Amino acid sequence: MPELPEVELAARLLRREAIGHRIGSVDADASRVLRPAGRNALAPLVGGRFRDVRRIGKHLLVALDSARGPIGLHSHLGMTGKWVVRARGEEPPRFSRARIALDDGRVLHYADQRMFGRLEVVPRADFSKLEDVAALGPDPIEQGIDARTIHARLQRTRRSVKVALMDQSLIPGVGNIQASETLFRARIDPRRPASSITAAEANRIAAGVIASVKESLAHLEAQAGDVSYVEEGGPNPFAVYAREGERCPRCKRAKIERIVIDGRSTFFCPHCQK
DNA sequence: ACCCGTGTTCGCTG
DNA sequence: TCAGCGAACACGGG
Repeated sequence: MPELPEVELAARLLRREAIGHRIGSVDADASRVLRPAGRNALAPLVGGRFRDVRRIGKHLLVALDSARGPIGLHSHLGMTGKWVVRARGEEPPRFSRARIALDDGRVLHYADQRMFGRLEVVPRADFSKLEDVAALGPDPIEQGIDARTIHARLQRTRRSVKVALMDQSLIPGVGNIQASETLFRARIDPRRPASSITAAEANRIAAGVIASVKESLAHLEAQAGDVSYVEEGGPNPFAVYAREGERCPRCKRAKIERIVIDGRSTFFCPHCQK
């Protein structure tokens, strides 16, 4: 599920359900998501109390206090990761890979079908020293986007603007869906060399990311209020993503096309996006 | 059986 | 030394 909007919802879920609670026990499969590898990877968390949950791009940084001092949990959801809360004794979700039991009996499950995600226990003070966190650009929602920086960075690469946009050191949290959505809003052809993007277009990209991410967030929030929608994804909430062959919602003339860029599906309107 | 998948990382190349 | 590229990772779902 996860690009920035889904990870933001995961962050809110962890804040709402876990902050203030103490960890009674942990349990993990011998899953490749665990760092360091091994089913005891989460053991240092036992006895810790949830203090804070931060999100940077697609990364979750959970801070806990324990008798042995501060400790942290770094979580990345990969392609199919989810945090799920279950009541005591309730059936675990499908693909549950690790479990964190809270002091009131509820269980936080980390479920991940494809296991491209990651769970890593770290010294709490070390979040900023984690290499893959340190490499991230400023979060577009928490810190905002500086269009001039974006423009300067895009100038220096020969990759397509769509691929450049997914670079997490530029605008963390933008993935394959948000990249297509952003470039549709910005009216830019995703195949354009990043170096051809003008300052005015960089402004449209910056605005496009914010608008696209916020709209996706609003959709998810609306969904979360309606329990019946949570499990099964309702109608496609996107402007162009996965809408190949449909009429463009802006010009209402051309049909949305699907092409492959850098091995990933990319959707755009050939009439609106130049 | 075959293709596709909201992500990252590795190894190779020039 | 490094940007760029394709493959790999794992496991379904359609």
